[in-house]
Amino acid sequence: MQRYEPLPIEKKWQEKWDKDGTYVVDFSDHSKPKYYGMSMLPGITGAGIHIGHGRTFQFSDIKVRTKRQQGFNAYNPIGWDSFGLPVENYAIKVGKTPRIAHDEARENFKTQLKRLGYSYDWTKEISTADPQYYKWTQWIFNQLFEHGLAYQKESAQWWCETDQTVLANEQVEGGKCWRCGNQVTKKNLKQWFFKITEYADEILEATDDLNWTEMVKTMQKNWIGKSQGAEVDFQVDGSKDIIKIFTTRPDTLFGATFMVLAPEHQLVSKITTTESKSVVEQYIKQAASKSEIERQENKEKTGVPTGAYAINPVNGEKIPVWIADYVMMGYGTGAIMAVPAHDERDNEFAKKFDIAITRVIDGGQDELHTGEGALINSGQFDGMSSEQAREEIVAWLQQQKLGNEKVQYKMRDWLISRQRYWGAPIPIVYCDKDGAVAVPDDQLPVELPEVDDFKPKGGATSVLADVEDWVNTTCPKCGGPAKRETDTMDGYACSSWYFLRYADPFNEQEAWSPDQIKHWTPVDFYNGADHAVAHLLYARFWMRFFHKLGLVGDSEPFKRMMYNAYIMAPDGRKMSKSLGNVIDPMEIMDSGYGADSLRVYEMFIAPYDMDAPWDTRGVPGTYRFLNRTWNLVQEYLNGDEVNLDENQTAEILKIAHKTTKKVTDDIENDKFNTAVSAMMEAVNGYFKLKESAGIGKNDSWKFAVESLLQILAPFAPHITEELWSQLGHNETIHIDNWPQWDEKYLVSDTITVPVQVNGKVRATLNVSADISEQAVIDQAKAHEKIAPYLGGKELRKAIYVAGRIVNLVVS
RNA sequence: GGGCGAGUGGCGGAAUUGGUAUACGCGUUCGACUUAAAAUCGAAUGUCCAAAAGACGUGCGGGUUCAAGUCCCGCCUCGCCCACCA
Repeated sequence: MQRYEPLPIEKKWQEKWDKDGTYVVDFSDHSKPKYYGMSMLPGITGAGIHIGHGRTFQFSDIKVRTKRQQGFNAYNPIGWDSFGLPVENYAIKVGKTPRIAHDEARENFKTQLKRLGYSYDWTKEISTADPQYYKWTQWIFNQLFEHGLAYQKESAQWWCETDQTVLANEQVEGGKCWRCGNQVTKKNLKQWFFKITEYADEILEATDDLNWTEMVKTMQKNWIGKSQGAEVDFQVDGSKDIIKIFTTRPDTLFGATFMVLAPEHQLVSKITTTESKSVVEQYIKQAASKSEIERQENKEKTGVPTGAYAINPVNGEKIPVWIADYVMMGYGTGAIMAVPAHDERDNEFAKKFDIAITRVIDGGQDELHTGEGALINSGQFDGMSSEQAREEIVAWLQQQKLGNEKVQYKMRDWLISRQRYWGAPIPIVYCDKDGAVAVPDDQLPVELPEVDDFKPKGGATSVLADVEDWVNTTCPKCGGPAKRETDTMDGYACSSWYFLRYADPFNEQEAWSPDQIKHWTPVDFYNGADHAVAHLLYARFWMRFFHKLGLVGDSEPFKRMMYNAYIMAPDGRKMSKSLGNVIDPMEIMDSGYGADSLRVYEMFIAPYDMDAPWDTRGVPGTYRFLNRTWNLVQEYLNGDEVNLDENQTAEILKIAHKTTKKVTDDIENDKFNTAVSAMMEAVNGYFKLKESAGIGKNDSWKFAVESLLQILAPFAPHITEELWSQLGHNETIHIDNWPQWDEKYLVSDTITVPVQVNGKVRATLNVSADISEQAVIDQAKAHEKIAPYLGGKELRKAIYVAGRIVNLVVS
């Protein structure tokens, strides 16, 4: 009898699959339904893959493998997120150029992924740093530019001093750089943006209908942060200047007893009175020197009066205008009307600086009432509900041309300029005559030049600014001298459309063929453990844009998005190099367990959406299971013919059909952990039956063994392929090969019914499945363990839930 | 402060969505095999009690119900995301 030795088996089959092109997809084959599933594009790093990667990739591998076995033309693509800071920083660290460092790291990644046995179509591999790829990223930039969705603007942006580049809002986490974790500051720079805000409402509207992990949908909705409200004009007293404010509570307008401008607000210097000038200037200086973090952490209200007054448009009252850093320049208009009776922050501020508080919503005895209610002290609007008053007051403002309805979003446009070398150049040239001009499509790609020294030099440009023969070019419009844009694109730009390129990776004429894309998209299954906001929002934005251009068939890229959790280190903390608690999947495989045991444990450890600590004993556990499976099949292969009686046959087939159904359903519902336990139970069950029935040649055993291998194949592709071939099959187990279950084997003639007395289980009954309620209750009452509980007591109620339970209520 | 989610054995986690709580795996203990160890196989394993019988038991306190891990009300703890967003 052969022993289970994973390493040689895995090597053998991986080579065979490669040679046979087992997982190569024929795009033109429309005879089968398509299934398109993938995990988020892996970013190249020097470290290679870790346990968490492996688990993430495996979810999509199992989904796609299952569909492939179920008769779909199933495609599991692979590629690399090659541009960006991680690679460039890694290159600096190892003292190589980003290109060389990247290529080496990529080879390493590839070798590692191959060893885990994912069913990728390696013939279609792509990389975002390949000129034939970023040519089309630049082409997309041109499309956006042409449609007014790419523009330049000078404003204060997040700046990371460590990484020497600006960052998008989505890349700043709690005031810190998402890459290096250092605090970011604001820097005033002219930058390129993509106008994602134009799609904010559309994206928001469509979010609820997505079959995505709920948490991601909520995070995206919060990020977009839509608020319905009004914009209101306040005139500065004794001047023509208007202070525009945004409020979600126009119903409280009569309660506005002061106004607050952000210190950076453009009107501040203009309206400040001579007497207040010095104190205002001092405050502005102080606010500017505070980091964003400090401003957020110190919630104690500060501020100074400008000395100016504004007129409340609804009641003509003169109210003071202050500046304070609790008002942010980046949201709304950078100015607010303050209603201290009905807003917590305004209340705190008014109390501290002794400003009048006027109640305009009936909030009972509450001194501060932030909820809704009937209006008071509001002239003609008295008595209205907040809801009604909002409409009426805005209507009145509109009539007086003093305000308007307004929808406000927290989301900002997507900042894509990066002052770093290793990225796709922004395909723009500057000419004195024509300004910013797009490089024509037929001149793409604008190739990233090779440079000797790519390390950022500080300042506000990338090192590309020093590559003179690259920077200096001619203007495509006028032919005169021009200079290239020296910023590169955010790596997220490269990874916002790769799932389209995957389905047409070699197209030299266009980014993709619309016909081919319409067949393959949307992506049926997508998963990852990161980028809940940034990447997934950008991809949705672009997909909608492409859809409007008629280049794709859908406006949403991912039909199902599964956001999976992290594997923690055995100590319960996040795995990280600095903590030295990283688990290396290669080490586990090399120690003799191989890929299959690792794969099965990665699925078995916990539900996909729950963080779980790695247990170093877990892989040996699943190895035991696979080993038992191996032995089961060997016993079947080497066993003689066996004769089974009716009961034994029924029992074997019941396990086989039940497990097939359970595993099929569980994979469909992303319950991979319970699918694995069901298969373990099946193997345990078969070995129990061995004692009474024996294992050997027999039709029932054949179905039991083969169906087990078929449903286990997506989890453990190597051992199942090996055993499948040992069973005499010449074709691979992995294509068009899924067992059917039959409900008729799942029902049995007899069932076990627990009997409760007053809700406590006292006995169990074995009865026939179609027993009548009366009969089962009679049997329950007569049961020797039940009778004592009934003696001398009144039976008040007897309940039988068919097939489940009997409960006798006595008193 | 706001939003979302979660609290079940020594550990990771199951529970047909109101019907035998702790499936499956890890760990532990005992046994078989072995000169021995590893591997493998078998048995036991929620708590209290010497054991049986029994009682108790899903973060805490109440409630609904014949029946609650599951539903309702009130708390506590932990995790994540957002955070002076007007």
